[in-house]
Amino acid sequence: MHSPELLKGTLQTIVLKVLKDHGRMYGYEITQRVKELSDERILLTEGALYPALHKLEAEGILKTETENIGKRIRKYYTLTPQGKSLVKERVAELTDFIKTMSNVLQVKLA
Amino acid sequence: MHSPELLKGTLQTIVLKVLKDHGRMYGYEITQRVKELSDERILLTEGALYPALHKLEAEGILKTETENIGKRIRKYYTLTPQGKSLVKERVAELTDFIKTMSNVLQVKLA
DNA sequence: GTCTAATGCCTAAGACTATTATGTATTAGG
DNA sequence: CCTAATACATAATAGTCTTAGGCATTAGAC
Repeated sequence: MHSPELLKGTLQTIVLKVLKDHGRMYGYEITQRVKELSDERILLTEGALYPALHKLEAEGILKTETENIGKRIRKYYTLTPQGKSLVKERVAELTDFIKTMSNVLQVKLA
Repeated sequence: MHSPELLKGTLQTIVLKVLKDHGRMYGYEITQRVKELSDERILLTEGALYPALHKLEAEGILKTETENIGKRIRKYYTLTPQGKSLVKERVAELTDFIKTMSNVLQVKLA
């Protein structure tokens, strides 16, 4: 597990990117997918994820559909057109940041 | 300039790494060096840097010497032995984080 | 059959970090 | 002479996430 402070500011971008690649997803599914992609290193906490999803929805970046699976509820999130263009920006920004940090730290990413 | 939230949690590591590579440095010099290394993208603010330096000093990670250059004061910071081992940890941690993020975002770092 | 872990949603209080806004002072250059 | 750069520093505030709750369903182990 990574030092949590490093994650700050990256949550939105991670969520948007995963949604872009997988289309329609629900909250719990996102946490599991990120866990998998990061090899258990990024464990999104619910206290961070759900407020973030709600915020993105309120801003028109995501839209939702609720489904009942048995008696259990699932809330699916999808990128809106506005969301799709935001993903590109955010990913580009974080990519650039990663490259900058790599330079500063003189990291060799084999 | 990068979105400031991304920097959160990386400041200490950046400072420690720069100090490791350059030895004895003062605050203003650190901001300039990081600015240069990051191609103007990381501009450390004084409100973040000085408290961070003071904290690291209080923790025994850095030690200081004050010099007078004319009538102007310079406070030089150097890594303590404890600080040197911390740098390795922190850089390793941030490097690992960068790699993880690269995987999650499927970034190609040429 | 019961108990636990996993699934699935959510909010609120608090911690932590950095930004923004100041304040003080010296020095170089137009 | 005045401005930008150098050089230190602190305080109030904003923003993000962690921690700690709360509620409910379902699958699997014993």
